[in-house]
Amino acid sequence: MTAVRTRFAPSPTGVLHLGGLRTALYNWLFARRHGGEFFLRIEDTDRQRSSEAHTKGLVEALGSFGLDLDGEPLLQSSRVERHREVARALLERGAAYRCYCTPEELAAMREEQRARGEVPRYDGRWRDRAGPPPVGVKPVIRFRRPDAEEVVVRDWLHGEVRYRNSQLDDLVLLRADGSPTYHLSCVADDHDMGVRQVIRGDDHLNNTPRQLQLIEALGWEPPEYCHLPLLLAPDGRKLSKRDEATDALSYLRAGYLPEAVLNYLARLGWSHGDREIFSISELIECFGREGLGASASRLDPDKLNWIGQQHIKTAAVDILCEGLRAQLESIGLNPEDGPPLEKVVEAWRERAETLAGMAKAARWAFSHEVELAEKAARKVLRPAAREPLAAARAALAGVAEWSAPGIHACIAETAESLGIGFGKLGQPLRVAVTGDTVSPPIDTTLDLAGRARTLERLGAALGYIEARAAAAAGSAAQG
RNA sequence: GUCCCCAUCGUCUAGUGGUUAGGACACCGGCCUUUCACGCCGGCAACAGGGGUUCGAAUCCCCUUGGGGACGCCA
Repeated sequence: MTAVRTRFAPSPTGVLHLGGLRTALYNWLFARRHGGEFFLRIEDTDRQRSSEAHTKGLVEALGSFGLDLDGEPLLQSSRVERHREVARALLERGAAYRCYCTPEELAAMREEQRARGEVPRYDGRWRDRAGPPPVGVKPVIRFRRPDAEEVVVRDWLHGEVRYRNSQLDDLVLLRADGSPTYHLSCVADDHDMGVRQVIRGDDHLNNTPRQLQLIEALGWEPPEYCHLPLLLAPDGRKLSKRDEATDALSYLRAGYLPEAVLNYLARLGWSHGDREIFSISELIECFGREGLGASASRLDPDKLNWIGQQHIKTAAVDILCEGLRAQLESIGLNPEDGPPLEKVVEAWRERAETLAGMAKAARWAFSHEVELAEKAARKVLRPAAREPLAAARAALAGVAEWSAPGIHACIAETAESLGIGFGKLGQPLRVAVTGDTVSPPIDTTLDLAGRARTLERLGAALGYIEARAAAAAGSAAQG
């Protein structure tokens, strides 16, 4: 097997989006799988649209997902001298030439071609032009496309893709201001970095024949290519950059575990038998080009949620605690002012899809007041619940050890003495303490709320029932 | 417009000439249960259409349709 060296080469014109993250992931997985190297190259040759902030953001985002780099990120802009050198070499050996067309002239040319129903492409008018160049026009350097019949791209997913050479034109290598363009930079950098596998988006497939010709003209060894299909929005449309769901980091902010996002992304366009859940190391173990699919896939939030939950179920407690802490803080709650986070995590690890969801569901264990959900209160905190609640409150006040088993015994005893089922007592308690009808098992719930909060809220609930009874009596008397 | 890519349940996919077309998410039942969830059992549900090749096509070829991409002194 040849050496494995992959790279992710985004342009710093925005945040890291999901499609980019998946491309990075596949490159990373492939390198890690084969003990190769994974590089990051920032394609910032378009200074107009590139920004340092985005570069930083890209590097940090990859780090947040745990995709570690070999070596420092390479800024393409730092290599323009080398790119010019390559262009000069091509010029010297006649594989490139100067073109003195103005942008206006080119635009007019394309317009005419389009009008004639032709494919707009440079017609090579300066290819072999002799004589003096026009004054006042700075030339660009164009690549002299070779005269082959066709160019064949060998791709992991698409096999041999054939392009008629006549469809290609003489691409610009160096702009009039001397700055290199994408194809030149990309080819030169990949070569100099020793990149052997180019795994990138499908949108580059049509660029590949040109790059292949360039590589050939330079006498270099072409890398292997893999053009990944696109990621689509859930509705099947193209993923919009303005869409919040496009920002890879937004999933971390929403409380998904990084490995859950990676697991989901990995399975989107790649499969390994019937297997759905992978840890990062399992992904590295299993990942291979055999499992790659060639068709575009849609994002499915439901499936992401399910995978998110599967990972929370098995994640390490301290990781979960750390994430939960951040999520609690972000909704204005003090993680110290409540039960130990490990307990919260254990209570919810099988019922949360995200850490944000967990924090939200557990907010009653950290907040001072509990908001009664109107529907739940109306349904459960009825006059009939008054006596059981009062009895439970009295009994709970005297529980020797405030723990789930202790609480359980206490509630069971109270229910029995009242001649009602455990569940009959559980729901009023739950609504009183958490404000709603859904929470972990009631003993655990009360344990998490703590004795003080529990007793206080039971008192409040009793008050609520009183008030309601009074109101009912009032309206009955009036009617 | 030209070129290129893609096409199996609603979604992600398995399948590589002979399968009752498998799994997962979602959805619908049921079990478990102290609410919710987890878990378990069951159900619904697909080879885009048309031609070939073949004893036999989801699998190979062609066309159509549909979706996507590329056609810059952007990357």
